[in-house]
Amino acid sequence: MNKEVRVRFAPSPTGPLHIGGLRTALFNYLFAKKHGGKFVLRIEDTDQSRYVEGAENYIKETLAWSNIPYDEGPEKGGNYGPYRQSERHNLYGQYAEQLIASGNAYYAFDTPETLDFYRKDHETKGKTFIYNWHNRLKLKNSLSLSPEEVQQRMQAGEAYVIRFKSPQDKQLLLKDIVRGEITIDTNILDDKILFKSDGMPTYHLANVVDDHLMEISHVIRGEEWLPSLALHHLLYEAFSWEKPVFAHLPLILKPTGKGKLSKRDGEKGGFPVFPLSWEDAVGYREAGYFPEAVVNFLAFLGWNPGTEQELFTMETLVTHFSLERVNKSGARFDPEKTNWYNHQWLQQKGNRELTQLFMPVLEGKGLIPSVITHEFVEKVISLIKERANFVKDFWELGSYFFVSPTTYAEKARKKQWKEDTADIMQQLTVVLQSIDDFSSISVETSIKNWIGEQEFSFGKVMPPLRLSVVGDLKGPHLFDIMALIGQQECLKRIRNAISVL
RNA sequence: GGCCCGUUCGUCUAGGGGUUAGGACGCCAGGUUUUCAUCCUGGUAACAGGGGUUCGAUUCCCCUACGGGCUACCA
Repeated sequence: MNKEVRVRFAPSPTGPLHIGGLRTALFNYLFAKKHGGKFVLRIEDTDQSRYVEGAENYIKETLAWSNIPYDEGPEKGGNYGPYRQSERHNLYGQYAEQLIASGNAYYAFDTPETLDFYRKDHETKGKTFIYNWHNRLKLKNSLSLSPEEVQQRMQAGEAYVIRFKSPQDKQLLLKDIVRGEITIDTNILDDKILFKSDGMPTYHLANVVDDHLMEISHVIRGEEWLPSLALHHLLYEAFSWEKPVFAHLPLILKPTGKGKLSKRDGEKGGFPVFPLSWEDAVGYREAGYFPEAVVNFLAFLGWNPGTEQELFTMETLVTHFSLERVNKSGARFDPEKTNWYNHQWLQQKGNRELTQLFMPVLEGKGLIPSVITHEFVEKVISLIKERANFVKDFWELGSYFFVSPTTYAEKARKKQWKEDTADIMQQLTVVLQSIDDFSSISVETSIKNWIGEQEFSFGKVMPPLRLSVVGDLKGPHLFDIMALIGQQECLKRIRNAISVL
């Protein structure tokens, strides 16, 4: 019988989640939904010194914006709560004690200062200080000290931690879905601290205990956790608990240079690294990316469906996703491609929805919604949408639909506005005035007929006309623009151009 | 430094003992648009290196190089 699939996303509220974190959440979510399982949000806030106000909220808001709902979590509730480790802290002590009782852990009194001294000392000698079987009897702990002295120190209120007693001379065979089998020699393992002197568990203990208690079936997390897999594996064995299946995701690397993607890269390269804005760092949401596009490109960082399809909704991602198709190597982040994804997603959106999103931008430009109708904006968008990557591009691409040009592109003016142009434009206004039906097709036939009659070349008329109406030699089909802004506005713009140019 | 993981076009990647090594982004060119952009078509460009194994390796194995992660009373 197959156990229910239960996965968790377990971030620490130490700051804003970055897109790597979001991707981890996404992969967990996709896996859960693919298998009809549950996706749990657990806040790992055991280090109160690194707690950042607002970070937990940021995480929740990011998940909401990205359309990655969780089935259980803080506030949301569930049968395995509470979902914040700080609210579970009373729970961990007994498990640490249990490990001591079974001989898998011990109390240690070494101060951070002495440990630090050993580490530095080893470093200068070109060696690495490891706290484990080969030296633990020489250090201050319940293995080296007499029971009386341990008792005495504890009663005196001396600070102590609980360390895991890692085994000697054992070869561990660890299994990971994306990496296959990994062998580890336990002799290189540290006796990791499980329980801190402040009464809080470390990540390792809390994580394993909670995953067990919450009946997590699959642990899907970033590759930075691969080195602790051995410890976690040993912990499950020490508790005689069934191990979850592990999958370690490849990291997201800087676009250029060395190392993993960081906040600095965004500042340097001018692209977001956070889903939502955080302090002075602009997020994907605020930069105008659609959550669908962000989810889509994140899914393709380290995973692919094995087909040539690149555009996926959350639903299709769920049906196609599999951990087996996650690749092993780190993915360099390419900001260019995120724009392409957003372009694709923008094309999918309906003009009405885009209009809703664009109206605030227009208001920001001082255009009053009562004057600019939704119907008009929708038509504008239908003309310029295919050339836009973002909603905010609509303004740059089509401001001339809303306001008359005040300046004219200098290069275009020099090239297209000749001696006789003003005269031709003057004659054109007469033609335009006489058009009753100012639709695109009708304007086009009228002007083309007139050009034919006068035996002008198109090049003599069309570029200056576009320059007059648009202010530059760019934009969609000119007659569509003219029909949309209307007869009077066109005349006004041409007359203005004649007087200015 | 030690340990672990990885390495196919510039980037994301498909593939896999015998392929013209496929797609996408970017870039370049042509076409469409009497504009610009979009779009369409085409092009550029890769199996890190060295040893094996094999009739044959980009694919399997080893070494090297390079890249990445970890190496806290942080997660």
